[in-house]
Amino acid sequence: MSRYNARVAEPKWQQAWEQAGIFRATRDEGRPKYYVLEMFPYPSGRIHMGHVRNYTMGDVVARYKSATGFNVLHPMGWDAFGMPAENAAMDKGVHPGDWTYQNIADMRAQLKPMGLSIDWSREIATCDPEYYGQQQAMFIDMMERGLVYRKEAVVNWDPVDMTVLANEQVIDGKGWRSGAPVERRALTQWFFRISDFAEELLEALDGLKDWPEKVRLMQKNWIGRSRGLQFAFDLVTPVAGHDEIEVYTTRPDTLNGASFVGISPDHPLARALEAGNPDIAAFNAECRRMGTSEADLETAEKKGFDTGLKVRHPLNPARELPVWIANFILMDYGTGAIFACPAHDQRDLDFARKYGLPVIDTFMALDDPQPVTDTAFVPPKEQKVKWIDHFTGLDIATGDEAIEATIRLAEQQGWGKGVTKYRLRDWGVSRQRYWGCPIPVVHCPDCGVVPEKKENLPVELPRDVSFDKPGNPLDRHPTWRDTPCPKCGRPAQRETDTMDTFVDSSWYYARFTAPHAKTPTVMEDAEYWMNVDQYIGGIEHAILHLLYSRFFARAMHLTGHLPKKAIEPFNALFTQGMVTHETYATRGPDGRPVWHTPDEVELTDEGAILRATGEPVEVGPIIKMSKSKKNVVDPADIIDQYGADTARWFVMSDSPPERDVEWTAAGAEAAWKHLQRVWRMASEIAEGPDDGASDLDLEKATARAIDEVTKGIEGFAFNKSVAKLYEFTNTIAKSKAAPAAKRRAMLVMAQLMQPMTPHLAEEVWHLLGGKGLVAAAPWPKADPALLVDDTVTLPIQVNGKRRAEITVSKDMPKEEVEKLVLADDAVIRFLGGKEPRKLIVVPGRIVNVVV
RNA sequence: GCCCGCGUGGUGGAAUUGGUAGACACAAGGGACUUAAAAUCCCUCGGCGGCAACGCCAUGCCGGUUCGAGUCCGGCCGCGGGCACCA
Repeated sequence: MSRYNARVAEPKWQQAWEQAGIFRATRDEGRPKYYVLEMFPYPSGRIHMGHVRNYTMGDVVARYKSATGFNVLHPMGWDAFGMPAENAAMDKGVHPGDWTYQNIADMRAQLKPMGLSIDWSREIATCDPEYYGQQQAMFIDMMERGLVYRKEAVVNWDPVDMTVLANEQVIDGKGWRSGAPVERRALTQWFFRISDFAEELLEALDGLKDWPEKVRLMQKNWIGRSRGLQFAFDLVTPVAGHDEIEVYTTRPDTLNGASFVGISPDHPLARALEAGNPDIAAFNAECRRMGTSEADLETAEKKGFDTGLKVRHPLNPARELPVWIANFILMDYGTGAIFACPAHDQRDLDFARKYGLPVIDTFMALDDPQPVTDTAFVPPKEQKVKWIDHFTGLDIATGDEAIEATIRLAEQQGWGKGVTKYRLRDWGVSRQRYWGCPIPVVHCPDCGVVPEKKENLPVELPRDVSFDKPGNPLDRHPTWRDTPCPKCGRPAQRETDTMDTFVDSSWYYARFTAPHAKTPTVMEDAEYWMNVDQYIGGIEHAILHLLYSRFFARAMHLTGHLPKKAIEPFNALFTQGMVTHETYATRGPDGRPVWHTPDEVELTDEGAILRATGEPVEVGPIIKMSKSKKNVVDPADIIDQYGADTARWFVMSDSPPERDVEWTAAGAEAAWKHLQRVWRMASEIAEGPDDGASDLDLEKATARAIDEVTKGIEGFAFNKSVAKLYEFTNTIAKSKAAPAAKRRAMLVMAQLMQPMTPHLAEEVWHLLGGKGLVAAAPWPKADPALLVDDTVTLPIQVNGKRRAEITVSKDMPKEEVEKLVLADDAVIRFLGGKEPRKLIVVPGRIVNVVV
C-alpha cells in the first residue's frame, strides 16, 4: 500500500490554488465581504509555533467563510521596525534594513509552505518607505488636527552608554549592556492626545459585543475612570514660590483620617526644594535611580523623606500635617500629590508604620467595630459602615455615599471640586532610535517646529549609518539632519526621534484594504472592506496594541482617512492563548542569566544540561515563548518532516485556542498517522466499486459531523471540531455500508477537513472524483431531519447521585417518565421502601429522586 | 504592588453553560498479523475495595447556595499575561 506523500502533494495543490487565483481578494459590491486578520508578525527570521497556531486559526476561519459564500480578505504583512534589528546591527555588524529584509524573505519562505489562503499581492512591510511615508502624512494631518503635541517626559538613561533604554533593557535597575545603574532623565518628546478620547474609548467598549469580556475589562481598568475631589492644602509657610499643594483623591470621605501629605519626587515642589536642601536632592536622586516602569515603582520598597514642611487641614486650619516626598507617588497620575489615610489604605498604613506617622480611623465595620492595627480597613465602597464624627454629618452610610456627600460639601464651601479623572495617559511616541519611522518635522531656528511638506514625503531613513557606538545614529549622521525649513527655506534640522513601533501596527489593518495606494487609504476600498470582521492574536496585546488601534482609527476618521463606521476597527476579536515552553538558563560571569534554546539543551535524568558542553542548566518557569528568553521551538522541523497539514492539524487539536499550550513534540507523530489513515481510507474507497445502497446510519453520522464541526469552527472551538472528525473517521472505518455510501461520507470528510488540512482535503476530494477544487466548493449542509433522535437516555439520580438510567421516547410526558422511574429496580432498592420526598424531571436531561 | 485570566486522570483536553465527570486523542500495558521489525488492527487504562454485581472517593484547598456544583458565591494557595520604550 502506497503512502500519502505530503512533500509532493502540498506544493502541487499550492500551485493549483495560485493558478486558480482563489485567494486573490477583489472588491465586489455584489457579494458580502469578510475580512479575517491575524496580528502580523515581527520578522525575527524564524516562524515559531505561536505563528503557526495564530495563522492556522485565521486560515480555518478564512477558508470556512469562503466556503460559506463570503468574499474573503485575508492578508499578511510584517511589523518590521523595532529594536532587535538594531541589536543585530550592534552584535553582528549587519545593517538593520538588510537584516530585516532578509528575515522577511526567510519567514515568507517558511510561511508559504503552510498553504495559508493569503492574498500575497497585498503584502506590506512597515519599514518600507511606501508604508511609513503614508504614516508620516497622517502624522502631519494629526498635527494639524491638534492631536499631536510635545512635552517633557522621563526616559531610562544609561549614563555609561549615554543612551535611552527601553524598559526591557533595564534589568534590576541596571542597563543590560553596561550594567550601570539606570537614571531617569527628562526629554522633550512627541505625544498623541489619546487621553482626550478616554471617555469615548471607555464608553465604546460596551458596543464591542464580540470581544472577550476579559479584554474589555482590562481596557476599562486601564482607562481607569475615577470620580474624586481635587483641592489644595495650604502650606503653613510658603516656600520656593509654592503656597499650596494641589491633591486629587478618590477617597475624600476619609479626609479626617489624613495623617500626612505625600508628593512625588518629580513634583515641582520636590524639585524646587532640592536647591536648598542636599538631603532632599540626594533622596530624589535616589528615587530617580529606579526604572520608569510602574511595576518597578510599585514593587520597590516604600521610602519617604520628611520635608519638614507643614500644611493646614482644609476642615480644621489648626490641624497641621507634615509633607513627605514618597517614592511610590506617580507624577503622571492626578496631581502628583496625595493625602495619605493610613487607616483605610494598606500602602499608606505600611508607610505610616515605617515612619511613625499617626493612624486615624474614620469609619468602622458595623458588625465588628475595631480600630485599625496591622491591616488597613478597606471595605467595598458599596458596604455600609459606621462613621466616626464625620464632617458631613453622616453616621451609617456607604463609602460611595460619603464620597458624594464630601464632594457636595467641598463644592458648597468652595474649597474643592468634584472631578473625573482617567488613569490613561497620553501616548508618548518619540523613540531615540534609528530603526523606526522618522517623525516628519523640522526644527527651524526662526519658525520653530514645522511639519515637513507632504510632497517631500517620505522622509526616508539614511542608509549610511553606523552602530559602532550606542545612541541614535540619526543624531550623529553628518548630513541627514540638514534640510531647508519647509516654511522659510532657511537651513534647519530634522527631528531625529523616530516613532514608537506601536504606531506602525495601529493602522496596518486599514492599509491592507489598499496596500499600495499613494494615499494612506482609499475611501472606496475602506468602505467596502472595513471593518476587520475577525481579528485574531495573542492575549498579550489585550491592552496596548488594541487600545492604540482603537484610538488611531478615530484619529484616521477625523483626518479623513477612514469612514465613520471604521472607528472601531475590529468587529470581533479572538485572543488565542500563548504557546509556552520551559526556559533554560546558565549564569553569566556577572551572575545574570544567559538563556538557551530548547535545541541547545538536553534533558537527562539528572537534570538539564547543555548539549555542547555538558554544563548544567537551570530549568525555569513555563512562560510565553519569547526571543529574549530563547524558549522557542522551530515549527519548520515539523513541516519538513511531516508536511504542513500535520503541523496545522496538530496545532488545531487538543488545546482550546484561547488557552495557553505548552509545546511538546509528542503529538505531531499522532497527527501524521491520522492523516495517513484518512488518505488510506480514501484510497481504498476510490479503488472499490462505486455502487450499493445508501446507508441511514452513515448519513446520520455525516449530518452530525457537519453540524458539530461547523459549530466548532463558528465557536472558535477547533479542538472540538478535530475531535469530531476523529470520531467521524472511526465511524466510516467501522461502517459496513456500501462503497457508494462511504464515498459520499468521505467527500464530506474532505470538505470538513479542508479548512484545517487543505492539501490532504484536495487529494482526497480528487481521489474520490470531487469536482474542481475542494477549496472552492461550498460548505456542506446537514439535513436537519437526520439530526434528531427519537429516543433519549435519561440518567436517574437518587439524592443527586447517579444510580440508573432509562431510555425513553423523546417526547414522553413527565408523568409517564415519573412512573417508569419509580418502577425502576435500582430506584426501588435505593428508596428502601420510603416514599420519595420530591421528584425532579428535567425533560430530555435528567431525573432526580429526593428521599 | 495593581489589573486580568487559568487550575479536571500519567499527558493534552471534553462535559450541551447548573443536570451521567473523564468525549476525542497522546503515552503506557496486553494481544493479533509478521521469520523479525516497521506499519496496521483489536483490547485495557482516574484511585481504593470487590470474583462479580456494585460500592466508596475524586475536577488546586476550605467553606457556602442548590434536589443537583468542574460550572454560581466567599476566602485561600499555585501558575501565567499586562503594567504605558519588548513586539
